[in-house]
Amino acid sequence: MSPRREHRLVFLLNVAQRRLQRWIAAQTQRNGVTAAQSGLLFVLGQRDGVLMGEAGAALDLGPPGISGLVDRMTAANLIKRRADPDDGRAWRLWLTPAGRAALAQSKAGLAEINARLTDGFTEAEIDVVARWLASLQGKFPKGEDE
Amino acid sequence: MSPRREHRLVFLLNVAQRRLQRWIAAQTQRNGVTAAQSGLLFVLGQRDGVLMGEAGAALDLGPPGISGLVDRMTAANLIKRRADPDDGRAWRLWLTPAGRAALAQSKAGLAEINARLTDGFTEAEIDVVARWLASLQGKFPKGEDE
DNA sequence: TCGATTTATTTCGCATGCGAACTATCTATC
DNA sequence: GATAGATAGTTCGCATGCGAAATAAATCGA
Repeated sequence: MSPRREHRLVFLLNVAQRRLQRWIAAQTQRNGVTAAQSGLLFVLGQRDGVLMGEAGAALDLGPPGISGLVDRMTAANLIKRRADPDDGRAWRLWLTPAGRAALAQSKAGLAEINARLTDGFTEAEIDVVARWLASLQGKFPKGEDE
Repeated sequence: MSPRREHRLVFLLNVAQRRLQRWIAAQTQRNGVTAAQSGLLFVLGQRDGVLMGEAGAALDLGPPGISGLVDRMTAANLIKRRADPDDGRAWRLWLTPAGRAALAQSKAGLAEINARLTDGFTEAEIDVVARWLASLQGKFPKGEDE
């Protein structure tokens, strides 16, 4: 209690994220969709035909991040890249039938994971956690240093 | 309120971790120590001469994880690898003077980051967050599927 | 003691995602 | 219309860390 051990938060967050990713990877290995990929599937499930940049913003990924993700998912036939008719620089992303199927599976898997994530905590506590996680976005912005 | 939006936790965690890592990378880029590397520095600050496997356990890293981390940090002259006198398979890790200096710097940087991480939350709330983060380790164990 | 198993670490191939630099296209300004 | 910027993506090199398989050393059993 005396010398606050809050410095652990950084490590706790790191480990927690890694644990979860590892778990998701192990679970989804069967259908071949990774955690990052399912993120993009969810985005397209909500807004099919989105621009790459928009998808990246939704996932908090920089240009190289989505570019690579889209490459791999296109190669895996989960999504399709089509030129934007109005902008020669831009590409729009669309789910393939396989991608749609993978999304449905991911949704089921995610439901189980969420049940686990919230297990043992009250709704009020989960709200605190969600608020804290979301607060990092404002505290550690993308572009600027302080 | 009706259809619980808890499924966001997975994405929130992912984004939060990435944001923080990105921030730390930007901050520590100057002294050349990354977030993962500072983690190992902290471990060695507490238990210099630890086995690689022990360090990996402390950081929740598998064998390939520490192996690579140690490679890079050895190349950067932050730590030294010395054979264990009692076990021909094992290596013990030691801080170099440069590593010790980097650790001191990392501690200062971490203090600032922690101030930011806890900013806007009560101590009770931070306790909830810490407990939640730690709970993932039990919920998503390393080896077994259920 | 010798072979089988366990344990510590490495290596490989992969996915992820960053910053920096580049290309191509679009938009505004003169 | 030409040209200077802004914008959308790509590419490169890097760090991170996984699972699977390999290597080498220790230990256990018969």
